[in-house]
Amino acid sequence: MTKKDAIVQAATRLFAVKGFNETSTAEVAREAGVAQGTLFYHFKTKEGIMLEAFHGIMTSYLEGLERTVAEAATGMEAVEGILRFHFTFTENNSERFLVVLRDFPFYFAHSDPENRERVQQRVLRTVGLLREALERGCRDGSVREVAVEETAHVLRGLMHGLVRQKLLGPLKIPVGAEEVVAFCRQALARVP
Amino acid sequence: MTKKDAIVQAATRLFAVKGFNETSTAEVAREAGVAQGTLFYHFKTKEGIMLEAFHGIMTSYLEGLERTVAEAATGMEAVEGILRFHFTFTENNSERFLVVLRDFPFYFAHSDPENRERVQQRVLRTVGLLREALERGCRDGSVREVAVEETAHVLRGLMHGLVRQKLLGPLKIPVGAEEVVAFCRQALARVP
DNA sequence: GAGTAAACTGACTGATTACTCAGACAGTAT
DNA sequence: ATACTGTCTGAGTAATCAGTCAGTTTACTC
Repeated sequence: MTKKDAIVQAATRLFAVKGFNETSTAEVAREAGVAQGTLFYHFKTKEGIMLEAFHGIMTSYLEGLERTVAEAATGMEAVEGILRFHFTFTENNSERFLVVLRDFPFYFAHSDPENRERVQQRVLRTVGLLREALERGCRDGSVREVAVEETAHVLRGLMHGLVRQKLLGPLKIPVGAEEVVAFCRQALARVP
Repeated sequence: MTKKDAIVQAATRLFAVKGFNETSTAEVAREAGVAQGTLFYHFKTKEGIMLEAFHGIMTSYLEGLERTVAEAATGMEAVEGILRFHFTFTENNSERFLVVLRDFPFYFAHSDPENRERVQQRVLRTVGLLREALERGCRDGSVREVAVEETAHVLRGLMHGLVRQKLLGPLKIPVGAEEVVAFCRQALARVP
């Protein structure tokens, strides 16, 4: 593993556990086993390290989502697949995913426009995938007629809100993927 | 208005817009029109100011929720009332409510146990109210048989997740209270 | 082995920060 | 007038932090 990789890995772990602002570059350097200067040889700023960590996680997350949607037989199955993937992925990668949950997206209000744009694109993609799944469901009859755009946002709110509470909140949340799938399936099912 | 009130008011506004860590005590003092020292005459720490702001908002929020649940005729109406109240309250008090959304609850990992306990109690109360509403709905038949505890957490995740994205996210979210109520009513309705 | 460019180091810096403290000041009681 | 009290002040402080830079080490080529 290169030192650059070690930095990103250490930063991911620390940003996830403590948050971006509460983690100093000195800590990241110590955890990665490099000198402080090495951080700024590979990255222009601390925020640059954060962005690298963010995009690393989002890449595998989005890849998984795309695959899930592509493999689904019906629109409803696509929605269910998205929900299941989201909850298992965030469970299996909870430490890394916390980086995304904790400080995004509002944190980048101060970021430069280029990066903000790139971050926003990836957020939009997750909504886009939900919308595609719902549209397909409306067409193939597996989902009742719903307002697609609005419902996509409701689903995304549910996914992120719940996982956020599970990973960051003080409460033990006894909710797994299947409970959420059952809830949403009923909400989206055709009424006879 | 006393200077203490002015401090809390200024802090609420600044913490909501910029976040706790990104707001300096000097800014709070300037915005409140008092000297820096006055902050620490009235509050032991910056975190103490934050807690005062938090509890001020949570008090009116919880009062509204309690009233809504008490006035509902059925369990389903109570759930709908909670959803409607949550979305209208956060819309009408978006600036103040951002304090709650932005830095709670994880931020208090470092806080002293007494305050953490008090914060946690208020979070628990919102889940408790949802649970009561669902239990009532199961009993009076307005809600289908659901896993009450789990569903309460799903609803809370949905409420907070969606509002969080509306108030903090970079996207324009075209979702109002009624869309969410419709979604949840369908999810909780009896299946014939 | 000489030359060279990239990778790396860690002491340093300037800026910012939460919080302190010695004292000022207005109001009230005696 | 004097003494006392609660409120308020703002210059000062010690600590922390992101980022810099002059110089060293490593890897590689000829």
